[in-house]
Amino acid sequence: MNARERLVASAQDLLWERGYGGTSPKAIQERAGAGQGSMYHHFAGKAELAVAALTRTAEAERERAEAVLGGDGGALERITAYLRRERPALRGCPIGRHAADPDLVADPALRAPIEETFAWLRGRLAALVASGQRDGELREGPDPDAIAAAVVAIVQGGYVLARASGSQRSFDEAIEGAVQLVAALAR
Amino acid sequence: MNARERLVASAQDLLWERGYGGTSPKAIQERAGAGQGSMYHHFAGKAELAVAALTRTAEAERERAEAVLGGDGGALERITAYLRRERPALRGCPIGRHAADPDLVADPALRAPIEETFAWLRGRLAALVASGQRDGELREGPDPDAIAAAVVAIVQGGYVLARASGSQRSFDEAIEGAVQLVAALAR
DNA sequence: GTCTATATACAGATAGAC
DNA sequence: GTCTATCTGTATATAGAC
Repeated sequence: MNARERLVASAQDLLWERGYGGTSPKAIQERAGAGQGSMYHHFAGKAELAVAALTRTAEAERERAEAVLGGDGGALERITAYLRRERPALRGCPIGRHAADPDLVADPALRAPIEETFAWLRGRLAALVASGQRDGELREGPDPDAIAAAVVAIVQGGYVLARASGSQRSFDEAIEGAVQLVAALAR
Repeated sequence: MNARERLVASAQDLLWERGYGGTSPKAIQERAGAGQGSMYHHFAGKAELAVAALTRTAEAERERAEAVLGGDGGALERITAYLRRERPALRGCPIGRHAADPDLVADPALRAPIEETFAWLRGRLAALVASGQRDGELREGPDPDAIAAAVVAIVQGGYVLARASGSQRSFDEAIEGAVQLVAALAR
């Protein structure tokens, strides 16, 4: 891996762990084994490197989600599989954790990968709910967009509960509740 | 309001807006109209002041929640009222936003007010679900603790979606989904 | 209780040599 | 492409006068 790649990979790790405001260029360089000059040669500054790192993290997350959402089974089965996918909740969500950072949220270039990931995920889940309703698998009353937003929110909120309590158990409990609630959508 | 109170109130505002890592003692002092000496006279340092501020914010949040959860109506009605309570989602949750900060989460004194708030809220909601089940208002299958965790998580995740998209609408949509899902708990 | 002065470290970059 | 030197500002205090 060349220096540029190592810088992006290191930034991905540190942004996940410490967030944008909590990650210094120096820390990224040290983890990457690259000097100041190398980093500022490849990127205009911290923000530009962070955009590259966040974009790559976002792509990876979408792939992982699609692997479950585009899998076998009916709508309910796939949504449940998405909810139950293993997640190290105490580490926080590599995408969602950035919503808390005011400087990141205020910068459109930094916010874009985060926004787009959730937009895609909500759309993907909403389509799944809608297809389940068309197939007669799910009741027709609930709004697919609203259900999709709620499902994504439960996962994100689960991370918050886990980190607040210092326990993976909190995340698992929220997911279990989500599974029970979603099961009631069945016809 | 004396200097000590102004310092706590200013810290509350800044911690909500910028988080623990993003809030400097200097910024707190300036907003409070107090000098360095004043702050370090009343508090041993940033962490001690933050604990005082977070504790106060946590108390306020619990009161606001109890006002709705301890209100009139059945379990479902009160849970729905809690979900639909007006929230300026783009500002983030004054409690939950801190779950993203690694330094806060790593310090037991700083994390305590956050952890306790969620523990209380989950217990309060679980009791409400359980009482609804005993009364025959709600179906008996779902686990009250899991449903409570999911409800709290949806609210927290709603904040994440709103800030990620830059739109209150995202929060409202997740809440609407939650209301529709919870409604299916009715017998 | 509050003030001003001082101190050490780090953030985030720029400059120019190699 | 990468290195080292340098720079300005901020973070988070401590010290001692008033």
